[in-house]
Amino acid sequence: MDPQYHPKAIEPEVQREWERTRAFAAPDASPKPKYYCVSMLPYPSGKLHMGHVRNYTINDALYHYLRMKGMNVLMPMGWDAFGLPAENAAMANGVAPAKWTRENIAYMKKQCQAMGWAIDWSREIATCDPSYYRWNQWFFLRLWEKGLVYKKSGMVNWDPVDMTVLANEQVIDGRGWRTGAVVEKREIPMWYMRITQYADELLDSLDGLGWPEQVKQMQRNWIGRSYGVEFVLPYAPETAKRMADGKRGLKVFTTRADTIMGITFAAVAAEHPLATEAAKGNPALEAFIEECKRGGVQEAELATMEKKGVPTGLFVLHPVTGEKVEVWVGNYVLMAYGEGAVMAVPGHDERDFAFAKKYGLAIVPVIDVDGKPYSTDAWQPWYSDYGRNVNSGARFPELDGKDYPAAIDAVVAKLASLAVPAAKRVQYRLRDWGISRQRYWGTPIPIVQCPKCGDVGVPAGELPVVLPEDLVPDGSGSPLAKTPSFYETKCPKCGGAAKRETETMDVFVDSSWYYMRYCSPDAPTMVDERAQYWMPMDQYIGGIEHAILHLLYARFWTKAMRDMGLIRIDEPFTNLLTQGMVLNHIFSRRTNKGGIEYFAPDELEIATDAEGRITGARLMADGSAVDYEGIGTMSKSKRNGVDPQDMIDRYGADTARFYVMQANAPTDTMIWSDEGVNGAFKFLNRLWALVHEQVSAGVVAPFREGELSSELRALRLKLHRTIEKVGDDYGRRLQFNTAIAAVRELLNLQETVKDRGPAGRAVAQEVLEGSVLLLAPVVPHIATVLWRELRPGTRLLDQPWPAVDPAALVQNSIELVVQVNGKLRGHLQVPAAASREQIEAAALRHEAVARFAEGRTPKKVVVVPGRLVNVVV
RNA sequence: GCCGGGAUGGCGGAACUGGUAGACGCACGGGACUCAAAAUCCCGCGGUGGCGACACCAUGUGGGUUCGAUUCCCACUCCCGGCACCA
Repeated sequence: MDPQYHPKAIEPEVQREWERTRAFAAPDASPKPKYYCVSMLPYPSGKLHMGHVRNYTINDALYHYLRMKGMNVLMPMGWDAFGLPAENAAMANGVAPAKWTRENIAYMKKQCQAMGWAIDWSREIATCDPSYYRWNQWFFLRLWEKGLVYKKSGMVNWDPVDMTVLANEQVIDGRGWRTGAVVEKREIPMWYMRITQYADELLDSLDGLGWPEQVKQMQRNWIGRSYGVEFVLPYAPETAKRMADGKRGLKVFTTRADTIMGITFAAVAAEHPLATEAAKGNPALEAFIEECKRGGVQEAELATMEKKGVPTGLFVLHPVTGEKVEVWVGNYVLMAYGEGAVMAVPGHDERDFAFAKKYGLAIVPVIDVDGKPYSTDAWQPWYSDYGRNVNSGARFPELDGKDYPAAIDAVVAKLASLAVPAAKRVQYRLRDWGISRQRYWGTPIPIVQCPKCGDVGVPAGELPVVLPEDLVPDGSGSPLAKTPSFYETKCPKCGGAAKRETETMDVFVDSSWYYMRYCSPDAPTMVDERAQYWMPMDQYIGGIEHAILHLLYARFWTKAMRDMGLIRIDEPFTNLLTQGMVLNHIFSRRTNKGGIEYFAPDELEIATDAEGRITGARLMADGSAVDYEGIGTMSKSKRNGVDPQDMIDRYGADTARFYVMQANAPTDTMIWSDEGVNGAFKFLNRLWALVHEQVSAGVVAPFREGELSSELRALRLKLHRTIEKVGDDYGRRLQFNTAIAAVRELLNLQETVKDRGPAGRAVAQEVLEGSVLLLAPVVPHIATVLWRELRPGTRLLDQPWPAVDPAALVQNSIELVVQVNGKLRGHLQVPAAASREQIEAAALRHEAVARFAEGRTPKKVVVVPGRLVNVVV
């Protein structure tokens, strides 16, 4: 055995052996219980980053542990290969997105293999392959048939200079990122998936999932179910004449129908049909509507905007009193929620209050909250609290005195008696999923637009609609729309000349079901029985940034597949682990021109104060001063990323893996530390040296339990306790840092034992074998080689998880903590079988108890078995 | 504004169900080995007082429950994340 640890020599050798034996190919049937664990598939941006290393190493450690525990484990890998960055890279370098993407995949796959992750590569998929995205198209058409896909006009960001649609992230401060032109909102026809049809199920079945509470709560808020009442505010006679829309009035939705007697005006969104009608011949209103429509689609800014509005001159009637109520256009009313129209009750709604104040409209309080005095001078938060109805007026006196639920029922009944359409209704914040993207590098939407037949689906036999791969976007609209060979086609229905849809699907479509395709990557159908075997996924691992959209779309997609009979599960991901981000220090300085220049930590000499805190740095090249900016996400622009390849080259994959796993819990944010990496490397060297020392001293004979010294018995006790703890940490807690710490404790203790006799060496062998097995999930390369040395002729991958020896856990005497009044005062050695009374007696005789009781008589003695005894005086 | 999570040494963190606060590691200080350095090994390392045995203080702040609180309860401060005019 080599006395030195040489990761660069052993890692490729071990990896070749894994590849040769197809060590990580998972069979699609097995007498063992299945376990399916997946990491969110990476975007092939060029090379792996530390976030990937962390993500896949967590997954990998879990893989190895559960495999050792006797399960049939599958860990696949794929590539989220469509998307905007490929188009941007194409524009920058003039390379086709397909070529760029495929080269990145090839390079990153090599890196994954160099990291030694136990991936079943026979199941690899890339979402840009026609063999994958054809099923996006096929399923899209099935959804369309079932009414779960539909087309309607939607709002997009439009760059008027490039004449192109912009993604939200391409809009910076309301301007296009390339042109700097003020972005407009524009309505164009888009395809939607009716995710709202599943809103209730998506919300209700969250409860049973083994997901972080935080993520479940984020999804609950996103779906945003609220219970309310919809009703019609009848048009006033002259408005009814003008509208002529066949409707009786203005439909509104409210969660506060109890405040109906406080209505003093109504408000509609700028896009509401009533607003459009009212704007005819009303230049002021027309201008205001235009103003509302301008600007990006970003809603966050809207919240802080001042409430503004313009009266329409149109009137509705209060459904109970019949009084005329003016309709305004308000910039705070959202077209996309409810009916795009609201009853306004300034007395009990903060927005309506602000609006009424601004335009001098009446404020009428109709709810009494615990008798608190109401004043219209300024809004108080409790004005919107629930309470009892008051001031309900002569037409509805029976409403007075009712509380919220009773008032709602009374209002619905009253409206019914007045023949006003009204009903209780559930409303969701969730909106349908717009999947159309006016981009090139994505799944083509399989629709043909025929001048005679309208939108016609591409017949299943003609799928996939293949995306041409040789196009290079130039930023001015999608290249597909400029490629007649792609869009010129014949109508599948009538055979006449027709035009293909040139839009592509949102990349979230690709990631909504890839984890099912892994199960049967070669199937001639979307999925087959193999998906039935592996799904639902037992453990999903990925970034918290996907807490809402990806995870919600994937859940929706699964339910839609279920309802189409393709899969028999309700939820795709039984357990979810959201890993923390990887951060690093950021160094920068102002340039003469007033810009900011960033520096990579490895080109700096970092200065610290007496306590080791970073105060600043100097550029190694010229010694000039650089400022310390603090800590932030690893990013290219801030130049604070650490390249996993450098780690592999300098220390080997095992060190990189060990470092990211031992630093902290997987869900915590991790701050990068070069010293920490070095510490990890040192540990692996030490482990190697310990095994080398053991192995080079020759073969050991088995020991006999009864003949061990107390020191060796203590070491075995520690070993078997560590086996218990590490298994619990890996399997139940998914907390690898404490598992690693426990093994370090074990080895620290082992090194204090100097017994080199046959018994000492035999126990050392047991401890080293155990340690190697316990660490194998984290550092499989070094563990493979060390195992070979410890147990020649056997293979690490065939070893089960070590068993706990109950005999090793037996103790003759145990140490208890002695407390007086809850304060630690001493320790006490008692026989393991000592009774409560014996422990109490021994504690009372203890010297520390006598000293701290200071003559006072013990009132009470608390004994916590196996832990402590507390004397209360 | 609403919802969720958090705050423990110089630093990352541990303490899982109310039971020895600071495991394990990093950094730092001292020593051994060496011509020297690196590597390695040994010792120390929350604060205050004391030569020392030891004592007191200490888990963001203030209170409470308990024999006993980092852990539970109440109030507050700050930090992070999500949503954000959702009627």
